Amino acid sequence: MAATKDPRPCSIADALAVVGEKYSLLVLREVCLGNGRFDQLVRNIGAPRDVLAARLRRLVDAGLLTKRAYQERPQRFEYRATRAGLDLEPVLMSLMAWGDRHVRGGDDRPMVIEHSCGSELLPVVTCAACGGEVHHEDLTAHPQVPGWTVKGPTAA
Amino acid sequence: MAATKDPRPCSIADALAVVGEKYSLLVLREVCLGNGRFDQLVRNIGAPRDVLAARLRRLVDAGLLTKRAYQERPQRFEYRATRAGLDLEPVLMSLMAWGDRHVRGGDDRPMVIEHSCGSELLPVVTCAACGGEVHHEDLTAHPQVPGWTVKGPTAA
DNA sequence: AGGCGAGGGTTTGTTTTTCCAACCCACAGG
DNA sequence: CCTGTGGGTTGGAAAAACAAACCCTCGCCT
Repeated sequence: MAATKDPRPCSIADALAVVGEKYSLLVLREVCLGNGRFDQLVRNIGAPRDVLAARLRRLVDAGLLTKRAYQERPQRFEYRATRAGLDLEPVLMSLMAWGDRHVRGGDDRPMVIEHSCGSELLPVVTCAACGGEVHHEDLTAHPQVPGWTVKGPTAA
Repeated sequence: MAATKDPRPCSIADALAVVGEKYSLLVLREVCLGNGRFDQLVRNIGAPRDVLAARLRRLVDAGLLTKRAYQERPQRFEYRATRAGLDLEPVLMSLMAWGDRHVRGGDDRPMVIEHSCGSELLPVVTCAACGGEVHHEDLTAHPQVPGWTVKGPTAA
């Protein structure tokens, strides 16, 4: 099962193997917002309960969420984001900004985020080295794995 | 079909409705890398051909890709990213960085990106207003739609 | 003591998707 | 004529998603 397939090795694919299934990123969104209870997740996301249960198991196994009892008797649980999960929030913010711009029209955003600096968050992806914004035009890819160049598989 | 469900209105969900299906973001990755031909996509992504064809149709319809002939006789096509598609690349870069860190161990990255400033790209999401990095701790959400607070649906 | 409701799921049966392999078409080269 | 490449489509089996119902524990009300 590892010889007949052979996609490009890539951390985007690896990331999506963890959070790429339907609803997973919405679970992260809700948990980051503070809505970590099962029925809140069901209502706010609109996912079937069984699918949601499967996603939660997966995200806990992958170390993005933890499940903790917020009370005993009757036992009730809550999901919380780990550091790995919280670190996805900036990615979600840029995805949200993209959705605001290119899926909705840029108008009537359903959610506005406030940054601790006091202003409304407009997330931009920048280069840590120079501080400049990151655009497609400024990027050059360097695959590190032999056989995987940037213009298709080397041979064949 | 709009009364019995009622998930939180959100641009993350809207964005995922466009690029959230399996393989869609990998298609974007390959096209941004310059691999826009059908069989390159099949090989580099590892997706079934029929699923890939469906994703390409969807992404073209959604305005993220265009399909253009790069030669007549025999007619051969190539997919290219529109501005909307290219604008997703920074998001992919932050997702890749997250995958590097939290899925792989931070070592042996399969792909390194060079920024036009000359150094290796380490993407960070920043606030356009203050320039500071965006972390979960610095964010406060303000839903704009009545009935959708940040702590679960208002009532019930 | 009986009934109701919340919270957090699991079970069951049906509908969609995914997956895989095979096939098709146009043309180019030998 | 036969083979190979590019870009798909088709058909049937396997896997997911979906919806509704069900289960269990407990707290509260009467």
